[in-house]
Amino acid sequence: MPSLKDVARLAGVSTSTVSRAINGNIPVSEETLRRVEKAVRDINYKPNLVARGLRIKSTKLLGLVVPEIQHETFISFIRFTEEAAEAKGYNLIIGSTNSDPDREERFIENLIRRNIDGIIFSRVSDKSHVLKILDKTKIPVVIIDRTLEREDIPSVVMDNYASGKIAAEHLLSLGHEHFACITGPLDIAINRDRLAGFTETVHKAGAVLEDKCIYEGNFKFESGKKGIAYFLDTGAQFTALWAQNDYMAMGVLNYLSKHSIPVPEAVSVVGLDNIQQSWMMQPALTTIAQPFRDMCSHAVDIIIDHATNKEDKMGRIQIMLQPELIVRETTAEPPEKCITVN
Amino acid sequence: MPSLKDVARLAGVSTSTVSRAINGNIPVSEETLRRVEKAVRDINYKPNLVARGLRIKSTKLLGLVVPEIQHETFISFIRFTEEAAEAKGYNLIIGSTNSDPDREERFIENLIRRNIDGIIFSRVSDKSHVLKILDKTKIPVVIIDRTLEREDIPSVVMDNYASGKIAAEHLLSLGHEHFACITGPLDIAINRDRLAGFTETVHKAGAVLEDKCIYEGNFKFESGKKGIAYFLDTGAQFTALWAQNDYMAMGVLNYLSKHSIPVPEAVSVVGLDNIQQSWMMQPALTTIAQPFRDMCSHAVDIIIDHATNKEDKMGRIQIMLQPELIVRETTAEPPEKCITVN
DNA sequence: ATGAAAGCGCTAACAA
DNA sequence: TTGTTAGCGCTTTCAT
Repeated sequence: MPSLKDVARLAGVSTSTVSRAINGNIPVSEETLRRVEKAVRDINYKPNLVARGLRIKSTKLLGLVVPEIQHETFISFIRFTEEAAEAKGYNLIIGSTNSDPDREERFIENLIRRNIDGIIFSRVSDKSHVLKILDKTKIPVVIIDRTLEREDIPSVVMDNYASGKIAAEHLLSLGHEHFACITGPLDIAINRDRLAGFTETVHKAGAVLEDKCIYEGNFKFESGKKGIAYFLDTGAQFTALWAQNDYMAMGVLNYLSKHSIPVPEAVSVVGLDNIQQSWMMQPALTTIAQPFRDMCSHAVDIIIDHATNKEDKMGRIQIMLQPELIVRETTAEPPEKCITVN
Repeated sequence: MPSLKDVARLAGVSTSTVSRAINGNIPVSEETLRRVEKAVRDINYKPNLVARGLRIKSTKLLGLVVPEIQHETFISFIRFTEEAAEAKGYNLIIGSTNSDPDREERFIENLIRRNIDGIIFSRVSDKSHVLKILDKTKIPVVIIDRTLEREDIPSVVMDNYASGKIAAEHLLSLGHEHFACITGPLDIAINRDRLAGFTETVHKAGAVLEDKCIYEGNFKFESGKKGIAYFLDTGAQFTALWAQNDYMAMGVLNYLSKHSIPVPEAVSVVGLDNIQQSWMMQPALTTIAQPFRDMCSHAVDIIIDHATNKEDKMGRIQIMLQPELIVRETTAEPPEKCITVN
């Protein structure tokens, strides 16, 4: 691998001049610039990022922390963050914590030891060490898909209230009057926001969403099955159901299919996330797409801006993006009467 | 961030002694060792990996090249490679090439400039730059899920022939006699191996797999739909079908469901990969699981061994792991007569 | 505009 | 066993 020195020798200038010519921030004469550029081309020189990283403490490396990898939401985060990072000339180190705070801590420690330029957290848990990290080091941090109480931590989220509103509006517009909802964990603010958007819209329209028609799930497939089973067992009355993510919606559809309850003829089902399965299944799932691509590129921008501007205080950064309804085959006009199992 | 120097000062020894004490390869007296360890603990010192990386040219960083991220196979690679790497104290930089050789080249170039310890390629295309890289630099390389003509490149793959054999044997054991197969791209050796394992096993059993019952797909959902549509349109006769990946199998099931052809009553369907969707759908897909976790951990081991041993020649490394049949609901005894559409 | 020299934080050769 | 010194490849004063 050729080094700066090699270029300097070839161009007949000092290494500092080469450095200046390459980085282009400090003026260099026309003549030398050309000579350096030629030398660079001749030996195909590429600056070593480790050496540069050591010297200027910026490695063009971003860390992405996800709680797990085999989950479409986080896959999207990985994908779009990598995409955005690469477009800005950054590489991405990913770490899956498996929701284990110790693993998370080890990973973050590694990132710090690598002079990482910034860390993106996705949907951190409350047990996370983000705050500590942020306070101890000056590494820029941003959180996607979750808001934290502490307002000095930048975050970018979907407008979760709006997602509930959109789901409700779509179902209302089809004529539904009796609703049910399977939520994510309600200790997390964004899920309460989703539910609030849903219930308030339903109620404002004079429709009904009884308390026993709300089931708190955990975002997993099984939990969707359990939710719908619970509703049917307790004789809950509804014709339209919103599951706060697609995995749970799939669980609902799976259960209904097994019990020969036709969708959307007997019940309409709406999901959230727009995962791959949602359009591969039969019938294809009506759902709400999260603006993941935008969320990730905003997150990357926030980190890079912060790292570039070296602003210690960046004020409150809280970006909120809009979801989008995707109508497919699991929603239709309500049936004459609510479903029942017998 | 505390540095070696700080530790040295606190412990009252030189930086080189601290370095030795920490790395533990060169003997240090009991007394100093304790003093250093105490100092390290006191100021919570962690070696800076960038500096070390510059010095010893080993960064404890691995690169993983995937053609795309939103695909369960590659998600598995990312997941399990990250898992294996983290267990060995390595971090992972991932790069998605989107099957674009230029993007791939840029990514690899970055990795080289980062003194990366090794690169893992997953299912490289023939247009890939792997070979060039391997020849120009001495960076250890390994390929998962694909073999290359050049035998000096280590690879780890599933026994693809066996996967075809297993699929056939399972269906034969249920009593099927008329087979069909939707393959992946046949310019890729592993897919030909899969097909060979399938056809040879079928033929050896005296059962039939006509040429017109073989459809060359591209591993995508849509291609599964096209394949089954082609079979039905051309009046192909079969009661059992193997799709060489689960996405295509899902396409098949989707099409059959739309045309009210019951699975497994009318046709048995087997997939390959054991993706998440395969058990979330209704009926759940009988499929063959690839040993992805083992493949990835072997790949990581190969890289690390190579990097550690500094062996230039490692002989021919070609690891082959066994697939595993997972019986679920899409396979059963054959119907009286072959399916037809009307 | 350019060069000399120092230094980022670490390890390794050489002396002692 | 330990300290001194040099250097990995780069950037950045500080002179000129």
